[in-house]
Amino acid sequence: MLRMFPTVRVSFTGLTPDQRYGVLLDIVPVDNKRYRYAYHRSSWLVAGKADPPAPARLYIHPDSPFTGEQLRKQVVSFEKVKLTNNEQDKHGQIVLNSMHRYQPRVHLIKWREGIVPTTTNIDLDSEKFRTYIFPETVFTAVTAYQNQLITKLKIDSNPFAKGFRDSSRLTDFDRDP
Amino acid sequence: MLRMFPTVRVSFTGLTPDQRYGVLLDIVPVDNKRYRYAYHRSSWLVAGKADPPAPARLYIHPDSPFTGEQLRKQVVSFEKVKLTNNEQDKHGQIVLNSMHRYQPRVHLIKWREGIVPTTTNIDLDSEKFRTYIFPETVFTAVTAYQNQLITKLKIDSNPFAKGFRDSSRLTDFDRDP
DNA sequence: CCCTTTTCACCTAGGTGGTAAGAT
DNA sequence: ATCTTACCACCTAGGTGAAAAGGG
Repeated sequence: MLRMFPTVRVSFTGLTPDQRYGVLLDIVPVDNKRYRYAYHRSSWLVAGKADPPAPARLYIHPDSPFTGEQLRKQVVSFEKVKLTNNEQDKHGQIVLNSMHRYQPRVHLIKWREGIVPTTTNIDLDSEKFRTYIFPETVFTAVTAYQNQLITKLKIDSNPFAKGFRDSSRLTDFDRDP
Repeated sequence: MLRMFPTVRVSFTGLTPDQRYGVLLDIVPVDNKRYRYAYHRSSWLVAGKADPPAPARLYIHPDSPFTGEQLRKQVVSFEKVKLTNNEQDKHGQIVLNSMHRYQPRVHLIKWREGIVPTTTNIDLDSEKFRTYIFPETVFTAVTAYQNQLITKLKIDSNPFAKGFRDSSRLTDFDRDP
């Protein structure tokens, strides 16, 4: 039950100001492989065929619906989306397999009044959708960091990890009285 | 910018299971008077004419819309509604005058798809509404408690005031080493 | 004099990576 | 051997009344 960090953030231009839109996020497998990390060469290696994926869940940005006007002015930030490796998850979190590679996707839909979009009532192929994919957001899911640069990035950038930053990590011996 | 405590909590019966409803709260003046507290007799006294009230703001329960089915099963709790005495408030909080008496009201509406209810677009006299008033919830707004029983009720009941409960209020002298 | 605002220690609630223990 | 889970200290974020300071 972890948040996704860094956070997916998107902005939009060219929308109809008074149209209402939903902004959704899902995460799909990049390939059919499982990976392992080779420490001695600091790189990911293919380690076999993928485990069967859980059905992709749609995360509806909680501030949806947005008007086109709102989306022109503000960045939509998915900081609260939560990930889990628990296939039985009952909290609507996005279910991923550890040691597999994933692509986040952002979907923009025309808001259908009276229908709260869910994984089962949305037709992703409908023309009501636009799907945006940024290949630079591909990531490998893990239960423990394999790469110290990732750990450093998170500690340096995530406010909740402030306690692990260098200047806070003095030992008692290092501290002034 | 304070929460309302104790919290207004309501439950419903007899609704249409698949109809969607909004549950709203507002707070209206009980009378046209201002009050002061007489410590020596432990009671409120009329202290003149009321100050002009700010327009009553509607607080839409953030889990709205609910289905009739949901409202049959769960209690709706207004724990997050916030009160202020700042007439210029820009955060949509409910604006009250200190030392005045108020009646909370709960409104049930048929959810009109595509219209997020606000103070200005809702006609409180429309037949789409039902308004529920519980006279036992009348209260007097203050900036500082006038009555030690109120202070005790809040400290004993509000989880955030746990630090002021008797067993936690030992002095250093009373503590074990 | 009476009421309001500000600041504070002390809570709830929950997001961090480290570490040790557990699982396969 | 490799990956996962449970627990921990340490944070962010924000809700409490007490007490002191502010204001008309």
